[in-house]
Formats: sequence, structure tokens, C-alpha cells
Amino acid sequence: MPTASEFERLLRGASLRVTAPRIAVLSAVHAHPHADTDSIIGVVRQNLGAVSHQAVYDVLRALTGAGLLRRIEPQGSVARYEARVGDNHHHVVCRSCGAIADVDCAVGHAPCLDASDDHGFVIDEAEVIYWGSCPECTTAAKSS
Amino acid sequence: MPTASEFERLLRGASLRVTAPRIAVLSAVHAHPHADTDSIIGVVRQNLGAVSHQAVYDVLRALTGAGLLRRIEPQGSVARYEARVGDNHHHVVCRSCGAIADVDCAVGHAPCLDASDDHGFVIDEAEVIYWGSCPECTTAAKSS
DNA sequence: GTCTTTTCTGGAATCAGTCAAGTTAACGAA
DNA sequence: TTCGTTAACTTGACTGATTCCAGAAAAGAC
Repeated sequence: MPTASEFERLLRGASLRVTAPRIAVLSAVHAHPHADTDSIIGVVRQNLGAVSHQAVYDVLRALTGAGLLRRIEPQGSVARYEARVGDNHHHVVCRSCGAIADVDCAVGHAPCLDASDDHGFVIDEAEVIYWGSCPECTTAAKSS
Repeated sequence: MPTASEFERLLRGASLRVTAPRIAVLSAVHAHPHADTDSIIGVVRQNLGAVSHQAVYDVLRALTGAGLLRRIEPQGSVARYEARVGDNHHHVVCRSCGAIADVDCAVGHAPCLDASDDHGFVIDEAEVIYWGSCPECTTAAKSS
């Protein structure tokens, strides 16, 4: 878990102004990977007191745009954010409880990036989502 | 493009009652792959006259649940539906205009299904979304 | 043809996310 | 240190996709 001054460096590195809400959001996402916007707002308010939800939405968008955060939104779920960026990893999503876990790229680098027929599209990223059942839900389903 | 009686067989095969809105929705999705709900409502109304949006939402959910349609929702886009099911193909999405095209599975069958570390998840499907730029947008970007 | 079950209608509600206008604060320059 | 510019934050209303609800209608079974 990086410190506040490390978050500050991250922000400056992205030519973003350093503000308390931004530090708090960065810190919240680092502490709670795959959290949705609402949870992030909750955590940020615990640390800073009153912060408008609008500010959090703005900050999330700014940080995502700057590449400091990554936004993921599996089907049927609201937007979630994580701080692991730049390493092209993927996600497993539990169909029954929605839990998300990280999965390192199976192929090692840019997986499956060669579409068999790309219809003339210039492809720059392949995003993989694995669907299945998390350990808890698998156990629960068996015992029922 | 299947005929109305073929759609009827499909519905009966899935033990679903045969109704005009269902045929119309099936037909609309076959005719307009990757269409969003609103467009589908539009097409259905062109064919049938007044149909409530609720009916279309219900039908789409019923057909998706029965496996006759597949629902896809890339980030930043509303839900879209397509009629190609059961062949595990993937999609390319244009970052600038949102266009979607089908891509056959590069690996031939269940691609990348072997996550390197699955965290105990039981994985049953791998969904791949390729991000890039469609031919039109690529050309437009170059000429500007 | 009658009965039961499923589907359709219309309207209202929900909820994540966005817009707009005004205020505040960060930060580079004087 | 102070000032001015400009990005960031606050407040509050709003949008738009989707869902919920209750009553009316239709489909399929007997």
C-alpha cells in the first residue's frame, strides 16, 4: 500500500493537481480493488468527511483517463475500479455473487490479440473476462 | 434470415409460448445484429404497430434466458443483443464510434480458458472483447 | 368452450451516472 | 508572499436505461 506522498507523485506525474479527494480516492481504490463507485464514496467519506459524489465521479474519471486507475464493468454489474494498471491482467467473475478476482494473462503477453478475421479493425487491446463460480458459491451449490 | 415459422419452431423448442411480439423481436435481432434495446423496440413497432417497451424487455430477457439470444454490453454502451448463439465467438468494439463486429474464436475452441491461476473459481466461459478502431474511424483519424 | 397460466399494457419507480452554474482552492508567476 | 488563472469541488436538478407493479388480455391444456 503506497503512502500519501507516493500518491502525490503519481498525480503530479500525470500532470494532475494534488487534492485531498484525489489522494483519498486513489488510496481507497488501492485498499479495495474492484470496488464500485458507491463503496469508494463511502471509504473516501470515512477518511475526509463530506465529499460530494460528483467529486468522486469526476476524480474517478480523471484518474481513469490519466491511466492511474482502470475501470471495469462486467455485465450486470455497475462500474468498478482497480489500481493495477499496465500489466494486462484479466478477471474472473462469479455468476452468482458477482465476486471478482484478478487473473494473470494466461499466454504471458497480449493474449489472443490475433483475431482470426478482424474485419479491418485496428485492434489495440484484448480484454478477457472469465465467467464461473467462486469457491464460496461452488461450495454452497454443492451442499444444497 | 429464417422465416416466421422457423422462429416459431425455435420458440416451441425452448418451451416458450409463441406470440407475435416474440416472433417480431427474434426477427428484429436476426436482421440487426448487435442492436440495442431501443432500436429493437423501433423495428418491432414498425412491424407490429404498438408494442410496449416492457413487452420487448420481457421478451429479450426470456429469449436470452432460453439461450435463443445473447446479450452483450461492452463498457460505455447499453445492452445489445445478437442471435448468433452457441458458437463461442467474440467481438471487436470500436473505441470511437462503438461499432461492433463478430470475430470467430482465434484458437478454434474455448479460447484462453485456462487461466493461469483461477483462485479456486470454476470457470465455464471465457469472454473476449477486442478494443480498437473500425475501418471508418481509422480512415477518418488519418485524414484529419 | 372453459380454466389456468403466462404474457402484455401503462404507469410509476429506481438507480447509476451526467449536466450546469457558482464557489473554492492549487499552483506558477510577479 | 501575494495574485491571478484555471482546474477542481459543491450543490442540486436531471437524464435515460432498466425494472417493478397491478390489472387486462391472450395462449395452451383439458
